[in-house]
Amino acid sequence: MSPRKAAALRDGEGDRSLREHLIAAAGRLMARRGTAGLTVRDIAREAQVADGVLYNHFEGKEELLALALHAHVRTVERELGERPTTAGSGTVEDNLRAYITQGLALHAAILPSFAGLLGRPEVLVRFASLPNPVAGGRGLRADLAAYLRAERDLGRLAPDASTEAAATMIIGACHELVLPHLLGGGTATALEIPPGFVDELLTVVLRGIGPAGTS
Amino acid sequence: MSPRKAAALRDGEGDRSLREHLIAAAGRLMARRGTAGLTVRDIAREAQVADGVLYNHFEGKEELLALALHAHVRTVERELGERPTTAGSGTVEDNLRAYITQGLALHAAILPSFAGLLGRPEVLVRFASLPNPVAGGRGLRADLAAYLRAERDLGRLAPDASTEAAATMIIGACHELVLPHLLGGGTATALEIPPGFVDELLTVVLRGIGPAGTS
DNA sequence: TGTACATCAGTGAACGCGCGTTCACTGATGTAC
DNA sequence: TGTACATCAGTGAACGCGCGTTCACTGATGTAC
Repeated sequence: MSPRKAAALRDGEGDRSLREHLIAAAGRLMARRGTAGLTVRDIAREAQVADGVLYNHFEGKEELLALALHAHVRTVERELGERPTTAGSGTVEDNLRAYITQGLALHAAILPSFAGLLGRPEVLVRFASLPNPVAGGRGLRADLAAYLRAERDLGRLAPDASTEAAATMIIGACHELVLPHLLGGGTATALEIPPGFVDELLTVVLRGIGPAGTS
Repeated sequence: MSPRKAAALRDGEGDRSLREHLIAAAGRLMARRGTAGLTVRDIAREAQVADGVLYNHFEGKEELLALALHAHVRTVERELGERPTTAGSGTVEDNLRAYITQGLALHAAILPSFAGLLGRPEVLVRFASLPNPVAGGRGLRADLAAYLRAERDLGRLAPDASTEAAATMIIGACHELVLPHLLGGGTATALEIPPGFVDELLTVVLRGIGPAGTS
């Protein structure tokens, strides 16, 4: 009842299923060079496995890509570590700075993977049907909005602060800073944020939603 | 010295060169269904012209796509009409509202065209080498930043207002609002911004960079 | 004015390549006796 | 314990399609005489 085993799984690698092995391999490729021009043969070579074997475990390339994208995002998030989930601790400014740092790093790591897939709605629909892999299923923007709402309820932000709008602008700014990096010819240059720029963002936001009379 | 003429240009259509005719046809397709899965045959059919003729006028598909994308963006911008270029007129709030409205419309019209091209750095590099077709070559973000700086110098914004950061956040919010529309399965649903959301954005920004004691 | 020829952009069938996918075959493992 | 057979995931060559691109041919126009 346990027939031939893939060569790649025989030596070491433990007893991960070939299905997971393929997802991990595809995810690794996404992390390394994005999804542009990613072929099933590339994935099979990365996984050190025969070309056709993916069709024993997935409907086709689309399903594998959607699952690999999901796994990649989850991996990136795990590597980024903790976000300040508890409102009220530390200063709002520092907490927001952490959100921005995370947002920049997350998008910088993820966008190249989305880039090659934006032209394939089928994959995106599949991906969207999976639970959101960021912030426990809520997504970074929603997570930030919830955090801001909690801080407002604690009195550390203005009582009429537009938390949704602020969250959109902060995450949007992260996109805006990462996007040119993507448009300017791929993974060539490293992401460089002008020094002090994050502080400027924070100043605008905190004046915009902070308690009355804040700097 | 004037040999055979393309059938499509013979009846009507005036004397536009076939080169421009092809760019226009490709741009029309981009506007209609984005760049995902756009083939040279699609373009030839849209232009009512033989498959191979594009190679008499362009290096190849990449050059044509870059030029068509450029033309498409220029067309969209022309259709959107004027932006408030003169600081000091009207109210800052109304002017910013106009920028946001324009930003949303521009990105909604343009993003589907970029989507299918993000995985083709060669086209993006070519496009980037052309003059920026928005706001007289400055791009919308830079244009907004210049506008904010001018208003600040006129005393209608706080003297220490972080205009660059504010511009990034406003344009970023536009991206953030348009992006889900793209990720959620293409051109299916119309872009819908929650009512009052733009006003919330404006409130946060104006408190953040407005003159002391505003609103 | 009329006829023969040269030019060259336009035409579209054909080429070749790369891709996603299929399927006849392999061979390690479990079962029967 | 040892041998023959059945099972079925893995293998990778081969298939077929769609794409970007090429190129021998067409035919409208300009030129020569």
